[in-house]
Amino acid sequence: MPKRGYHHGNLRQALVEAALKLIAEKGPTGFTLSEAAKTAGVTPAAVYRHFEGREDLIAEAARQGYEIFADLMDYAFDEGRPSAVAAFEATGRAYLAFAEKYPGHYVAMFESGISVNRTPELAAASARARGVLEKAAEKLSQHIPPERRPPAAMFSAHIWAMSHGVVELYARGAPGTRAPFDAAELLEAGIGIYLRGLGLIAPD
Amino acid sequence: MPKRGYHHGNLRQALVEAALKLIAEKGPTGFTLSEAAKTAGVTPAAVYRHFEGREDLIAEAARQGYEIFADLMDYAFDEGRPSAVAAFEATGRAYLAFAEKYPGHYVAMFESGISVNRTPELAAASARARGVLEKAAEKLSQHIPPERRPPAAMFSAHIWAMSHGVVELYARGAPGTRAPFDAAELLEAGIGIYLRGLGLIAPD
DNA sequence: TGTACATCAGTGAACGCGCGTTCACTGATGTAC
DNA sequence: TGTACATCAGTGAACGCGCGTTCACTGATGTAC
Repeated sequence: MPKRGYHHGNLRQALVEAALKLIAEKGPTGFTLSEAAKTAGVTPAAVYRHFEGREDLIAEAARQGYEIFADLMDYAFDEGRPSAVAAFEATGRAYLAFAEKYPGHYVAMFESGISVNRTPELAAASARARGVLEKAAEKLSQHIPPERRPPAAMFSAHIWAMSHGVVELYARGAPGTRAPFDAAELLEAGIGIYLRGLGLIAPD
Repeated sequence: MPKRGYHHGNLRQALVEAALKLIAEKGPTGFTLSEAAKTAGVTPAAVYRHFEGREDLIAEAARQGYEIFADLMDYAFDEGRPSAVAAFEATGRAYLAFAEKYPGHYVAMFESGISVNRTPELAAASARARGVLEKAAEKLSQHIPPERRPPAAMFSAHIWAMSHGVVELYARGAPGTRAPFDAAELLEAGIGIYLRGLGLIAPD
């Protein structure tokens, strides 16, 4: 859908995409509404036809991120096929792949400082994403003997935390470029050790 | 050291502390040099007697953070006493305590976007902190049978990643206030499971 | 102890800038007849 | 098919603001004699 003169066609989505590009390039700080408008080939004032303002635009970018994220995680887990453990590891890899492939979304979701409760739509998308991860953890936890089975929401949180930490500390070239490891290998090894700790992988 | 008229006394450190307070309150985005100057009771121009500019001030705040951080981690690990595992768990708790007690430092260190290589002093402080953590991991790893002992730097990175992830996702009241767990418990349980996966804690 | 003077940490005014936001407007689009 | 008109997505000028930074300055401090 090319620009066609006075009317843009789909300015709303074009603004979201401009915002994502700028957020990925310059961080949430560097992102300005004016520059997003300029990138989309439009006057800053035009933004207000589609969004309430700067924050609202970021919120929509984050919302779309959560939707993609939830879809990818769901697809990667694949109902626990071929095995619960393998599917869970695939989910970890997909997490990292998401962060790398959609850096603008990732930053809008986790580093922009906007509250997940800013709009009902954003809250719903975020809740759905968390639900997908917890469902995967739930399925996995059925392979743990009940008497030492931690709550699924808890180890879902562990994996999410480690994944997020790896992304922030080791998957970004940006600050200091301290990358002694390949992030994907690092996360995969970490999840492996963790699953062994849960008794889901044979100790040897 | 109270203000004494025209000359401040120790403006440099007062500015760092004002910056830390503002960063903790409003995030690295919300921090402005002008407001830090105002908080310290001084004209914005005065800042330039002590720092090259805004970024340089943040870098110094981060540097002080790394120094405190390294000291606390070193102290918590306590050369591996009373046992390597217990000391390592204590280090995890200390990590979280640092993030809670020094939020301005934490944000300046990990969320301000300034490169760890911005100044030699900052790079040195950051390297020292990483060294402390890796030394702890090294000591711990001696209790793992050599044939399945991962590199110490690697599982140091795992623990750091999980700790950082817990801080970012679960220890902040800020965005969305999604705190289904106490962050300290969550991290402690996570580290426990991970150490069990390494064979450092008995599987039952 | 007192005076002259160098040092230096602060002031305050000024700058140019880009920001987010508002407003009255205008030109393009699509629909009713 | 052609015309009138309502709708609405854009413009462009303007705003007030606070920012980071610069500059010539001034007042306090500390030292030499």
